[in-house]
Amino acid sequence: MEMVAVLQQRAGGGGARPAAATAPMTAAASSAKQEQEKEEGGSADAELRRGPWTVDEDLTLINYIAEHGEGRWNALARAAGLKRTGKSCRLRWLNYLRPDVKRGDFTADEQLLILDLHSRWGNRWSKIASHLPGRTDNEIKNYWRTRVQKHAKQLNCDVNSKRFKDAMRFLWMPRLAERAAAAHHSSSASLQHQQQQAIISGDGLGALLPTAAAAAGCFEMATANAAADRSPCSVVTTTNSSPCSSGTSSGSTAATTNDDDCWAAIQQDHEFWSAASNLQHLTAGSADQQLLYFPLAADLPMQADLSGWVQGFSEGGSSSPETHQQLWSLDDIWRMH
DNA sequence: AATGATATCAACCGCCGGCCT
DNA sequence: GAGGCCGGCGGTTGATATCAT
Repeated sequence: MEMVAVLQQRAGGGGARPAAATAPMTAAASSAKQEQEKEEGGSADAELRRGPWTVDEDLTLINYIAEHGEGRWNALARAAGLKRTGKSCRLRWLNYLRPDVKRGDFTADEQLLILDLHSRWGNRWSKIASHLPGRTDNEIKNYWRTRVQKHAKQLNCDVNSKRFKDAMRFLWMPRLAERAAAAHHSSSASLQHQQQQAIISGDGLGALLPTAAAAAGCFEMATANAAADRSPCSVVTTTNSSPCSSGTSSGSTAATTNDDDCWAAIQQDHEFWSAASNLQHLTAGSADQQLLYFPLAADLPMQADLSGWVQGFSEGGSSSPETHQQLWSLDDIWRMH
């Protein structure tokens, strides 16, 4: 496929994202802006273009990098004849034009990973992104700000509050894991076998990470590696191994997960609200009380308590949905103390 | 159909640290 | 060591699409 066609396709040719959201500035708007910049002219900065990239600019950048590779971005921008800052070129390349950049909605696996890593590292978007092959820090940042913070708002609590974090850990993440498992349950048995073997052996986790089971393995490794302060997912180096995350389409197949669906399910669950309230109540007590009433919500390292949940899920391997339900239901949370 | 609210995402901005002179 | 340049990072903004009324 020719590069122009690829760009046009990316610019709105069939992704889940609204066409204009990713499309380069229209010709009219672009020329209008250029006119404005001409009028502003004079300084060197005024010659620099800003705003959405055009297809021509994209092609120029792609072709130049294909021929010369990446380098010093300011020099690259000049050499390529782009009237852009080096920063702008770098951003465009890394966030959009790079061939391995993954488009489309986050899979349940990826969402799980984001939630988990963010709970440990906070807004270290670049660090988090380095563990989600093909995803950019910008994309993850946007996801967090739009989706996650929206849910916090719905719960009428701060995204950094313990209440929200508990709801995330014990309600949202299990739901995501459940859905991811359901998605992968329908994938090929051989792949599942490979994933399980990879997790058991610890080999090839990275290659197989974008799966619920692999995410579970990741959490387990988090526990194991916590003391050494090693990244649980630092072996993630390869891309697009997940059957539900492959390709550049919107990915809205049966294998993908919309976190809003998860959240809607949670909110529809009558138990949820009382659970969320109870979490706040129970975790507000002393450490001993927390352990007594709700051991997992006590002030333990994130990886420790979550790993318990996901580990059970992982050990279930290809267990039935009933098993998952048993693992994640609120009844069982209460039953644990 | 029109309009306002909300969601989404690409792109920009400012800051900071590393590197070079 | 000082100063400038550059790239990386996190926060923020603005344009557009979509939804609700």
